[in-house]
Amino acid sequence: MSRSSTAFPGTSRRSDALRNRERLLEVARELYAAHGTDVALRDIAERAGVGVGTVYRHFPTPEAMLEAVMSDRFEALRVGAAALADAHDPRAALLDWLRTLIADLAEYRGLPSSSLAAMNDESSQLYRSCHGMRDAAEVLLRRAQQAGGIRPELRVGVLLRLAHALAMAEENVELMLSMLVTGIGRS
Amino acid sequence: MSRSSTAFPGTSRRSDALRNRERLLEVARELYAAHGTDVALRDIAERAGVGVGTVYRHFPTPEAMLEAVMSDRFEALRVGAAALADAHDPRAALLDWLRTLIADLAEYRGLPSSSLAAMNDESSQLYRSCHGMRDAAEVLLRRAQQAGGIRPELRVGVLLRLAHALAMAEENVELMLSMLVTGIGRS
DNA sequence: ACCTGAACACCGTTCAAGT
DNA sequence: ACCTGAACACCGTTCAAGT
Repeated sequence: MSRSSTAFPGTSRRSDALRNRERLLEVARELYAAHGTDVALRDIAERAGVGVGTVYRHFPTPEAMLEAVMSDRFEALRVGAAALADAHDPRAALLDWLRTLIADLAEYRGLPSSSLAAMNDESSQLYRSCHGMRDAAEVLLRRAQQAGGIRPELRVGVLLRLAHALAMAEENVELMLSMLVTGIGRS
Repeated sequence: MSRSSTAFPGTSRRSDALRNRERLLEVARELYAAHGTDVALRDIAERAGVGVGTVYRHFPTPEAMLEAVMSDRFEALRVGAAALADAHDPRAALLDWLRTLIADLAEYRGLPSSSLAAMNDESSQLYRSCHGMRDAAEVLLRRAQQAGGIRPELRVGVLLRLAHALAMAEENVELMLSMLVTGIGRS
């Protein structure tokens, strides 16, 4: 009993398309790393050896490309936050997590800026796509607040925006972070 | 004894050029206000009724245009900081000044972002042109630090970057500012 | 000395034509 | 179903030709 070819029409082509997608993501990561987040989709297409239209089929906009590249990181950050959710020291856990976030944002030139812009624009795809990580961070924040280590008025959105600002500075991150902490910390 | 025409060659033309410059600045301000900081120099040229080349003659780059528009504000901020330099309460003076800065940054959509980017790039014209204001702010900061109201490790650059982050948030500025203050404040 | 606007390179985006 | 690449709109930037 052969599987109906209409159940998965064009399967081989679909897998080709999937390989194209993976290849494009790979190339995008390379070019982001080499030239920052502002590379042209045309350049990604050329380097991947496909037509521009193919890029736009998979990633209808430069932001969609960035979002696809970043979604792995967002997921890793979400998982990392979840793993820290029952740490002994909730405030230290939050800070560790913030350090990871900032380090990730610093990986590609232009990323903190793009990401911060997206975070101020609810219609952005990046904004929606990082909500999982954001929610996980919120849990971390709330625990730290309940433990009395962090001020109760602080909201995740505000905290993430400030973290982005630190990531943009690129230098003195640890100093700025400690400054921020003494700001939001209670003791 | 007529003034040598070679001393100020083409004086009348120069004043025309000056008027062009003023007109371009005026139009730029209008378009910034209407459409944000990302307007095309071509659009400014068209609306001002001059050729693109004229815009580039006066402002060789979009950033130069923005810098020219902002330099008045920078100057006003510098003067404002100087006026507050001998206030009774140095910490309150610093905070007042920060509020003004943030309000100014919020005037044009896209300005906080551009300005923050410039502040992270020493080769930027905006970076150099806002140094007067920056220095004046530094005096304000130092006085507040000497009075014991602000942590001594805080540096102007860091403070300004954080102020920009607050301006980008556009909402809850007062809350974020108070959070920041309790962070950098000592008492 | 200054202005004009055509021209070029470049990027985002679309779509008719192919397979 | 997916891919290609020409084509269009748009923006930054330059420069030969005008006055």
